Amino acid sequence: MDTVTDCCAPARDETAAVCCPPIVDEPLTVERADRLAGWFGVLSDPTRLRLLSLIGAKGEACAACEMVEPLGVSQPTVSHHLKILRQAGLVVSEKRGRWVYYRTVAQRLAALGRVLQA
Amino acid sequence: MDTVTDCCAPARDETAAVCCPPIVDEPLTVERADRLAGWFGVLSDPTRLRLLSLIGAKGEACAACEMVEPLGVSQPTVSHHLKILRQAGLVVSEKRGRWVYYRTVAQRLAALGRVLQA
DNA sequence: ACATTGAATAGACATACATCTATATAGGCT
DNA sequence: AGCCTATATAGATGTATGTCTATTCAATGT
Repeated sequence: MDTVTDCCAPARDETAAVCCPPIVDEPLTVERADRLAGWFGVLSDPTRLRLLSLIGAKGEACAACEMVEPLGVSQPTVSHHLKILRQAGLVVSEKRGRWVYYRTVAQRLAALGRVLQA
Repeated sequence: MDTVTDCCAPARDETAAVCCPPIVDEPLTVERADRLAGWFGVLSDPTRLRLLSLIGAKGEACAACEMVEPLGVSQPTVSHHLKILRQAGLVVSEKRGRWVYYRTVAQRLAALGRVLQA
């Protein structure tokens, strides 16, 4: 597994922090801008934000049983968004019995938030 | 001018803070999710992030004279993105002589960042 | 007054993406 | 073994959006 050379690079460990300095400190390189835009793009969908919020508020939530109904979208749509959130490292999943439970990755979210601080 | 009833509502003053509680505190309403998604959508484009970063790093920058060349996109494209950033309240502009100068709105960015903190 | 130049708008085009229905996969439970 | 149910994938479709060229608007300075 590769070492992380760029602070905005995808982390080895999906729960690792993003750890970028604030974007207003110095001009972003094209590569960092692309990566950050990707992360913010993940957050730019209302359904994904509601999923994140629901999982975060509950502490833990299982996919279809707790999220499909309150969100009012189809099961495949929930699955699709959860996959995107997982790939971005903003949530982690764990299979228990028949269900898959999700938790938010607070460090990741916080690190992303810090990028916007002065 | 309307009063701000929802903490995530568009602010009267464009430089006012967003002031939402962290999204993982309690499940987002559809309306808040839509508004937040809009803001993150503004941040989900590499060109806009580079503009924001460039303006922030310089403290102040004028549109075409300082931003078109380093970004490598056309003047209308820069103008288009600056309009989006302005409408989102993430930058403010001021006309001086023939040029329009831009500054970032640190409070707005910071408030948006805080939404991601636990 | 008029030419020049910085900025904004209009319109076109291609790509990205959110959502759906239908179907496949996979793992527990009887 | 075989059914049942929770997830995931495939494919289709409509919409949103980033970029460009061409043009317009606006204001400065000679």
